Amino acid sequence: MQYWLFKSEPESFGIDHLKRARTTVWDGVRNYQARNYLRTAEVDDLAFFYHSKAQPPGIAGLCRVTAANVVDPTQFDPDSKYFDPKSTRAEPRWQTVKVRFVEKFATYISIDTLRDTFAEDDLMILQKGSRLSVTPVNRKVAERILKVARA
DNA sequence: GCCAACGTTGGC
DNA sequence: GCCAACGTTGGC
Repeated sequence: MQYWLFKSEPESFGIDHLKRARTTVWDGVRNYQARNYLRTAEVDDLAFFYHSKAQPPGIAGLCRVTAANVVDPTQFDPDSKYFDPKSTRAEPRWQTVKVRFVEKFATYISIDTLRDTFAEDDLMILQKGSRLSVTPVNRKVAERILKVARA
């Protein structure tokens, strides 16, 4: 079982949206490095739900992967902002996962708290210039995040 | 295959 | 809204 951190802007889709929807296809990832991580995600992996462009940015909750290697349908939709004209149904470019809501944390973990708690090397999103929307989180770090979140 | 121009991300 | 740090595009 692997832990991840998924970023999303709560103004468009936040933890409360996921709670209401219960599940969602994590669509719209259009960065190859992030996609490559998504391709390695497996059912039952857990992902921290990070609110980017929030005030303050931070980890809002947790979700679980319920389907792996899901073809992102938005790549075929000309009306979607994630439409990719170079993608074909025979050879889709963008795979992702389906996730289910697990919990909204009792304690929202702001980026300041993350910086106070972890070193840059512990968490990829703390590294300068890091913009990846999907990043792996090692087990030890993940367990410390959970401890803070549930305190 | 280089690289300038352009577009995007996301903290501040 | 600014802008640093990336990532992508396309002419050459």
